[in-house]
Amino acid sequence: MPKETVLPVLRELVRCYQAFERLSASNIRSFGLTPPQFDIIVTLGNTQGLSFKELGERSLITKGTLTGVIDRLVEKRLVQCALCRTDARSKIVRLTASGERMFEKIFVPHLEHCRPAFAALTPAARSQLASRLAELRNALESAAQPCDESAVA
Amino acid sequence: MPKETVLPVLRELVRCYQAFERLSASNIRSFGLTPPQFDIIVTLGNTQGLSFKELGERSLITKGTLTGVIDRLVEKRLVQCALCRTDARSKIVRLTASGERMFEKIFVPHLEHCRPAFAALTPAARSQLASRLAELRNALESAAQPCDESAVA
DNA sequence: TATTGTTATACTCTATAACTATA
DNA sequence: TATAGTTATAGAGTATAACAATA
Repeated sequence: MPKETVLPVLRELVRCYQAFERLSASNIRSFGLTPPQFDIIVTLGNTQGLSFKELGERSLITKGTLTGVIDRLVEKRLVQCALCRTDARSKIVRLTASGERMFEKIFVPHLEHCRPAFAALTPAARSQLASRLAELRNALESAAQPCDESAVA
Repeated sequence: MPKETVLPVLRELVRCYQAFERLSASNIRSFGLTPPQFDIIVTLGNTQGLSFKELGERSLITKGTLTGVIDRLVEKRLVQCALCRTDARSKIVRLTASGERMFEKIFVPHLEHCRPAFAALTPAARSQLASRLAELRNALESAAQPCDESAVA
């Protein structure tokens, strides 16, 4: 396995994501949210709430950092915290009604904002790309946690 | 074009990149660099130096922020600045000899660090993924700057 | 006038480590 | 003992806007 066959796809992944970020971040900021805040809103969307632990795992934000990010979202009245009934150590974070509205207000337009670029690919190409990306993601997650396949949910 | 065909690939792009970040960032930090600093080092690698403007465009770091990032790399003796001979407003940033060594020392092992995951895909799948990502990147860049094709270098 | 880069400001994110409370 | 989350700390990244020097 020569490295030449790894580098091109690694480079394209980074570049493609950067291009996506460029298109995405300015749109997110126009709603008064930072990218990590938006990430949390999207992660909480269509759920019944997630614990800090779950949120940290899904968003790649470490626990100390997460407290601050959630605090700011609470101040903005976009999320609220509740005690977990089955484990008193755990706190459940969920969107408020206002947070739900923000989710709808941002996510759908955000999709619309990004759609033209994605629409440049044929449906078959998009489908193929999504499959390959999922394949790579699974491999990356396995590499990160080689002894814990159950975490690759 | 129903949105259902856009969302899956968008989601997979984000998730796949997050998985890559998880694997990549900890490795980068183990060398005492932050991700933006690593980004600059890699961007400068194998070049004769780039202006602040070029660096900002390639790395998505805005100019005010970039000054600070470069300052820290100068303090670490990894990059140096020189005046541009053709435009006195412009400053050229390039790797020092120490920066070149850092580039070699990090980039190749970083590739090695990431390789096992990428090796899980067949060469054909990697090649296909790289092509699709490039295709999407072009579309994203065109969407961001619909009237300036020349910037899509 | 427009552009390149600096500076000042204010805030957010970030990792880390020590800590509290619960399991 | 281990885990969930908080707090304190120090540093880095971030956008923005006003600014200087040059084109």
